[in-house]
Amino acid sequence: MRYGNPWIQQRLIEEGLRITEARRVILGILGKTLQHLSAEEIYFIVRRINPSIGFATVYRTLDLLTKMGIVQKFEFGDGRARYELTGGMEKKSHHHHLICTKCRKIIDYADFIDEEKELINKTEKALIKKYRFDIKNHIINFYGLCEDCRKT
Amino acid sequence: MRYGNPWIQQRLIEEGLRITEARRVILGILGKTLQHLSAEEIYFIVRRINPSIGFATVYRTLDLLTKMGIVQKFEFGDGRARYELTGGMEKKSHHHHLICTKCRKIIDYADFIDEEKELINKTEKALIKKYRFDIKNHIINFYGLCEDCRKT
DNA sequence: ATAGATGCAAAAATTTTGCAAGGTG
DNA sequence: CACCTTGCAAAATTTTTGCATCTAT
Repeated sequence: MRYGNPWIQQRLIEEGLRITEARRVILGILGKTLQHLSAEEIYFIVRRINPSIGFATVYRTLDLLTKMGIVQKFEFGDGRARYELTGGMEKKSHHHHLICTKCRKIIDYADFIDEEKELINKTEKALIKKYRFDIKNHIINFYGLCEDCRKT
Repeated sequence: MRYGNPWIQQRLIEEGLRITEARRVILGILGKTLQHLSAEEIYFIVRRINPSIGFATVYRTLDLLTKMGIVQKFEFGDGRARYELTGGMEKKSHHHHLICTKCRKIIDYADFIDEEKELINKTEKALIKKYRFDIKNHIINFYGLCEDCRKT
């Protein structure tokens, strides 16, 4: 009950969902990491904290949180999804990705998004109006070869 | 040998790769469709054209073309990748996506990217300089609820 | 002729699901 | 106490791989 972002707890309660040990642990992990974790990676960390939590619960929790918009699911093309807390309410703020298609290195960048932000907002508004979508978030990924892989 | 984009053939030849029946058929399909096709969907169309082409070849071809930057692989979050020709050299031009997280509807939009383009180019250049990436392409996806799903 | 490409079927890897049992509000 | 959640293991899905054979160049 302690621990955890009150906003997220709020959201769970709103939906009649429960704040369980597994959810607390998983949210704790997502709130602390600076990386994009796969379900498996999250599961390994979960196990260290509470070995009685199962893999299926990790998947179900991530899925639930993703559908609620609390977590964002990324797929960078290696067939394994990664998960991150959506909001910028923790250490890590919103960022975009630079992905090497060869070695699969992923670089997060957030340095140019000041200019990007404005456009994204504008685009988002226009899309909302035109397509009547309720836009929750977005993904911007650039693909190419990283410095090392270019050389080869 | 006939059929097919000469530029793509060129690229294959450059890399010492061969222009095979399977590749011709698959490129033909990708060049004609206006949709994001999954490997399975592509395979079904392939079969109708030439039943002797196997599923594994479809995967291998898509993978090859993706690595060469000829095809772009998308993962919209349903655990099944989609593929599209990268270039705007065919009917369909570059576009971004609007994805409903509930019903999984995908809307392509290309109407606001005039303004977007400039920023994307600018960002791309900055990223290339800063991270020394050789950027080949990008993905921009907006996630949310579509008009129908909002109502519920 | 030779290196690349393919088909088939088996294997891998990731994610989902059914159901009885357990936990939360 | 009712209803949501979970664990476990089995199942479903998607994608990859080995290897003998075939085919472009």
